[in-house]
Amino acid sequence: MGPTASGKTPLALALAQVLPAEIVSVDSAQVYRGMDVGTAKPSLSERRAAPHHLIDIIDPTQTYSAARFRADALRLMDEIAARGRVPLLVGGTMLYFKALREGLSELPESDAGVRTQLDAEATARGWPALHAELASVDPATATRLKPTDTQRIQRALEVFRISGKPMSQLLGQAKPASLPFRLIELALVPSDRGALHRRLEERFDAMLKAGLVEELRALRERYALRPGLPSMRCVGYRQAWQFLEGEIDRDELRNRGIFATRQLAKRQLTWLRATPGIQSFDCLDPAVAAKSIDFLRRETHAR
RNA sequence: GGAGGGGUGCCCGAGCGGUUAAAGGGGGCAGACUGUAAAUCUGUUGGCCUUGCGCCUACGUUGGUUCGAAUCCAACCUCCUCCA
Repeated sequence: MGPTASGKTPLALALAQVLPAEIVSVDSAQVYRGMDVGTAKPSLSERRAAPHHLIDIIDPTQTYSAARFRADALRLMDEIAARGRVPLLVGGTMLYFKALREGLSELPESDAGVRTQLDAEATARGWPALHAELASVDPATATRLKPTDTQRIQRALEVFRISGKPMSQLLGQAKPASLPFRLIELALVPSDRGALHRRLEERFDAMLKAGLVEELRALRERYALRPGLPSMRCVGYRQAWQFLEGEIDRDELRNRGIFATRQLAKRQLTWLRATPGIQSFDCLDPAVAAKSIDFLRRETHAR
């Protein structure tokens, strides 16, 4: 685990050199086919160096979820283990790690039709009205959510409309069986935030140079994309979309892309700090790979 | 050379005699997070501390008017627009 630009990909490849590992990507953006430059997807040659899973599995018009990730990851981990190999989960989508580690309650999956309906109602009546509606059917969740937290209000109403039950009730029920694997959790965390910021900046410049905008332009020709799609709200793509729409210039694209990347890294670090039981290593330490390998060797022999 | 308009906190930008450490936005920092999560939302953001309706520093610079100035006046520095 680690924030964006902390060096997860090179470390994973180094680990795969010394462990019989197959890599399972834990990344909500690398699932999209064709979104290569902006997601810093491992290159084809890197992917040949070790088996990679859960990369390029859906089109940018489609949606993925924490629940689908959990199901996909569990299936892959079983398959990899059956081959006598070690599943190496690598990524920065901390909610996915949490879903894997702790499981998810039995909630209805999202429904595009219901969401479209709720969006229309929100446009007509405003989100505060929908928050009030939620308060009448699920007061506990409405209290927990601010009237401004539109996305979670939408989800809570969606759950109620599909299941007829308040989300708070469903969340209160026991989660399904725990994980049939022992997790060894290792995080890459920068000892110097400023250094990570400089790295992010350089990497975003490199992405622009590598054709992020051109990649998006081509994707827009190939698929019926809309700015509200989860894929188009990914860091970099959202800003490149604004650039292609003429809303911002190249300079502003660069600024906003870097800001969004820093903010992403910050949220990832907040997750890591809030999660107990994770062994952290300084991603700026030149010896981070050797230290990580040592740690994993010790842990895997410890039981 | 002449006419006019600006210089505000890390950045942009409002304020135009007191209730202003200064609206709002950006950025930063901190936090939350159960099928959108690279999403979404919240708090905070001059310094100091005996954490108080506390002290200090602050609205280009210097001086002045005033009980009181980011706000009025003068000079200076500087940026921009227009005329020549």
